[in-house]
Amino acid sequence: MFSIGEFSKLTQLTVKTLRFYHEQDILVPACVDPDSGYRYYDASQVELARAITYLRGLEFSLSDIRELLQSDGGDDLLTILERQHAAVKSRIKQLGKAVRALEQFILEERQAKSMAQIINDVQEKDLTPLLVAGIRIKGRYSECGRAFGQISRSYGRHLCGKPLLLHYDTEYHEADADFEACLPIRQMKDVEGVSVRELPGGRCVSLVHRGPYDELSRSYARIFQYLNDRKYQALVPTREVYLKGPGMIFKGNPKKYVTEIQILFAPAVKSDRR
Amino acid sequence: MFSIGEFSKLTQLTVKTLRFYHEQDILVPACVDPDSGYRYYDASQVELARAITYLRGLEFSLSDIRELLQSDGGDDLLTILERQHAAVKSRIKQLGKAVRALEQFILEERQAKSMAQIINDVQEKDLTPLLVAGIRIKGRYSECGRAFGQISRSYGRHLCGKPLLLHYDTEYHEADADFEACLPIRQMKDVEGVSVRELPGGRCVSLVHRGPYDELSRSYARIFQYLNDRKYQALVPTREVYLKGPGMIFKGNPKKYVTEIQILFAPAVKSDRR
DNA sequence: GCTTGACTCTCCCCTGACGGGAGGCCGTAA
DNA sequence: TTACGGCCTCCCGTCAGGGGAGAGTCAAGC
Repeated sequence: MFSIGEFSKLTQLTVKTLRFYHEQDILVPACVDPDSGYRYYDASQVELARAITYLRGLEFSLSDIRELLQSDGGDDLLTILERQHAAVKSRIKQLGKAVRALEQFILEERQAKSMAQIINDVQEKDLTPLLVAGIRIKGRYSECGRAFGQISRSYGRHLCGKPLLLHYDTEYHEADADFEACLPIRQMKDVEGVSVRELPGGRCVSLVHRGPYDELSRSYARIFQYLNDRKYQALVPTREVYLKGPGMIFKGNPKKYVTEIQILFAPAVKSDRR
Repeated sequence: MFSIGEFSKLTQLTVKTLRFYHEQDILVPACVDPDSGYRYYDASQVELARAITYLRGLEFSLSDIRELLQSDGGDDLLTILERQHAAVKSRIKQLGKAVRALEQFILEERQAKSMAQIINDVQEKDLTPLLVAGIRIKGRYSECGRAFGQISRSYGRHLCGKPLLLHYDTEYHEADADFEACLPIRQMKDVEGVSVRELPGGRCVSLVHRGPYDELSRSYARIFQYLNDRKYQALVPTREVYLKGPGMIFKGNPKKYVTEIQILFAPAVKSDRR
């Protein structure tokens, strides 16, 4: 006979757990001193405790375990096993989805972070063509949130990149701007009111802007300065890629927003043909 | 502004959940009528609710979500995401182990069940060689439980079949029986006090016995009758395979025990050579 | 203005599988 | 005699809500 403490060491179950299993009629001590209330377990119960631990490892609930231990190993055993198997598998499936979504999320965050660390200067680079779903709006910029929301609801898991805005205006308009909210997608799929197409690639100048959106004009000034110096001719629409901003989920801190301005250009006209 | 019921329909969150989120400072209504205590939500909170639902789908706890929503999307965001990713993955791994164990368990139960349904008569069949780990005992049969326990603890996941007993006696011994408890294993592995070897295959007579062990003698009588009728010569050790019995986990009901008696034999001497 | 029915409020208890701790009993060693 | 260790019961807390009681509120129909 073992006291509860000794039995606890033998079975790796805590004293609390043993008392709880007693209360739940799952592992009843072989004898209980009627005076002191002390629980005493015998050797055969070590095996039983091991079985319970094993079944807990199979993710059975205590009430299932009670049922299993009292069952005579008949047909119901197989039924219970299969039910449990299905339940655990579906839970795994659910968690698997979460893991994949988390991985995607982490990937994007890492990208945004590495983007945010690169140089803070005007650069030339080549853009590859990009398949996007877009909604064109004439009005206020504040309406773009609604457009991004609509696209992301329509395309869900087909989304594959950071949101961007195409600006068709050549000057700044407050109330009557002409712009298009776009999200990169993996697959063609037609949705009412959404334009799906491939944005052209090509040579562009790019500047990564760090800070709130109302300071964007400074970065625009720098990038146009660069274009003018080289007599490059900016093509509309210009693009703003929101590497880090108020996403679907987090508002974030405007000081930490990271936006990339991309302007495709035609090379200088006169001497570039050689 | 939406009442809590309307907002509940918009967000697919129950009223109870919304009140709970309010209490937890996770989704605070835009305004609360100071007289009636009624909660009123505005349109922007639909997005927030959607974000919370999404994060719940990623298996974040509510306190993590509160932290995430209040964070400014800085470095800690990536840390929290990675922590969560690791946690969910390890949970999946754990559940995966449970699923595999359950599958093995179900397989064995199915086998036992189909075995139990086949004919209840003496049969001849061929046995294939079988790798086993065994402990030989001279004493009482009641000691075999301990031996099975020891083997299964030593070989754990290498086990791959039903327990069996080899009887080296040619008559029945009560107190001084000579027998060996064996468990089929997948892999050679030496353990002190355990004999690992391949049991030979060959032609045998087999009889499936249904019922408690103290009725085994009736089945033995039938199988030896069969052997004698054909002048087959029984080889020792004879085998008892416990298709369904008091396992590591369930005691089960002795009336439902299923045991297969296997006796390898040498064919009759005189006429069988043709 | 009144009633009715639908809606909402707060408050309390319930889940599962324990963990933490308070306060008390018992036996033994210093 | 006191201290200590082991054991007991009882109560509360976890997490993310669910269920229900009893009371107050809102809007529509009469």
